[in-house]
Amino acid sequence: MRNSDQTREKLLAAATEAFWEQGYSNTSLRQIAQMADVDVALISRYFGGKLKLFEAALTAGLNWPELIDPDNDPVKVAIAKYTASSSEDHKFSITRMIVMNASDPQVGDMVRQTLFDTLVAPLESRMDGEDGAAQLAMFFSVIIGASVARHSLLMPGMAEVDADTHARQLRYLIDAALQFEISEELKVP
Amino acid sequence: MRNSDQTREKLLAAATEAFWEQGYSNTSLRQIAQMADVDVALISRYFGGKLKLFEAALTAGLNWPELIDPDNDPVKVAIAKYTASSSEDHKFSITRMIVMNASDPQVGDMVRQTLFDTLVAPLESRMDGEDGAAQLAMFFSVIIGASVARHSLLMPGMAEVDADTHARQLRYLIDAALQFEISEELKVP
DNA sequence: AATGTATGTCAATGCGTGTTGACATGCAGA
DNA sequence: TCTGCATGTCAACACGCATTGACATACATT
Repeated sequence: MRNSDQTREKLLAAATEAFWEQGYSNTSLRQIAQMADVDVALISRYFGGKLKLFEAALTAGLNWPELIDPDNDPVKVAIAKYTASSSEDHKFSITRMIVMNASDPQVGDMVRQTLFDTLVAPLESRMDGEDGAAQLAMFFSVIIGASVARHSLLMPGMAEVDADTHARQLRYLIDAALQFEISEELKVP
Repeated sequence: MRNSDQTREKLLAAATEAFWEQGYSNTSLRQIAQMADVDVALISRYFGGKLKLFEAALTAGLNWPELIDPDNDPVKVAIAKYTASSSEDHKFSITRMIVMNASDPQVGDMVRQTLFDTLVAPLESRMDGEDGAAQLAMFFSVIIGASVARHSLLMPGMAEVDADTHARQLRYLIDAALQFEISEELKVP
C-alpha cells in the first residue's frame, strides 16, 4: 500500500527526532531515511533538500505554543514549559536546539530568527519600563545558561539535582533577572 | 629556509584561530593549511591528525591562567577575564568555544572535560557552605548564558549595549547566583 | 664536494555526503 | 483489462573531507 502522506510524516518525524537530538550538521539524510524506513531520494523529492527538511522539523518540534496565549502570564508559562521540557523530554528543549545550531553556518541564522520570532517577540510587548529590554534579555540568558549547564555540560551542583531543586535555582535567577535595574545594585537580606 | 618548528607554530596559530572561531566540525584541515601557507599533509605528520591538532589548539587558546592564581579572588578574576575577553577578543572566549563544540560527537567530551579541569575544579575548593556547589554551577550558568545571549544570539537588550552596561548586567546576575540559598527566596527592595 | 636526513610537495585513496535521473512498480480511472 | 500517473527503488554522480605514501628538495654533517 503506497501512501505519500504517510511517508512524508514518517520522514518528518524521524527528521525532527534526529535534528533535535544531534543538530543539523551531525545528522545525515541517510540516517533519517533509515530511521523512517524510507528511501533517501524521497527526502529531496518531498521536501526539496536537507535545508527545507530541517526547516520543517524545526517548526514541527517547537512545542511552546502557549507562549503567545494572551491569557497566560508569559513568564510563568515559559518557566513551566522549560522545567517540564528539560526534565522529561529534554530532547525537544528549544534552548538546546538553539545552542546546538546557533553557530552553524547553514542554519544558524534560521534558528536564531525562529527563536526571536516565537519566543522573544511575543514577550517583548509585555515588558515595560526602561529596563524592560534588558530584563527580557537577561531572562533568556538565564534560561539558556541553565539549560546548557544542566544538560549539556553536566555541571556539578546543577546536573545531578532533582527537578524541583533545579526549578528553584532557575526560578531564583529568573526573579533576579526580571528585577534588574540598570541604576540599582542587587540587595539581598 | 626550512624550519619545522616555525611551520608547526604557523599551523598551530592558524588552527587556534580557525577552531576557536568556527568550531571543530566547521573547520577543515585544508583551510587551516591555507591560512598557515603550509601543505595539508604536514598537519597529519606533525600533529597526528585533526583531533590532536584540535586538542593542541584548545589548550593554546585557553587564556584564563590567572584563575588558578591563589592570590586573586577567583570570582573577580573570572568576571574581569570574561568581560575583557568578550568585549575585545570574543574570539577566544572559553564559553563560546564550549557552547560551540559541546554537542560535537568527536570533541564534545574533551571540551567539557577541559572546561571542568581548568575552570570549575580550581574554583570548587573555594566555595564553602552547603550551597557552594549550586552557587558555583549557577555562576557558570550565568556567565555562559550571558555569553550566548550577547554574542551568539545577539539578543536585543543585551547585544547592542556597551561593554560597561553589559558588565553591570553580568555582575548583577553573578552576585545573585553567588548568594543563592536553597531554602531562601530572593528578596529585592 | 658528497652524502644522508629532515623537511616540503604532490597525487591518490577511501569514505561519506546531498542530490539527481533512469527505471520499476503499485494503484486508480477509463 | 488496459492505460497513465503517482510512488518507490536503485545506481550513479560530483563534491569535500582526512589521511597516506611516494617522490623531490633543501640543509647539515662528514
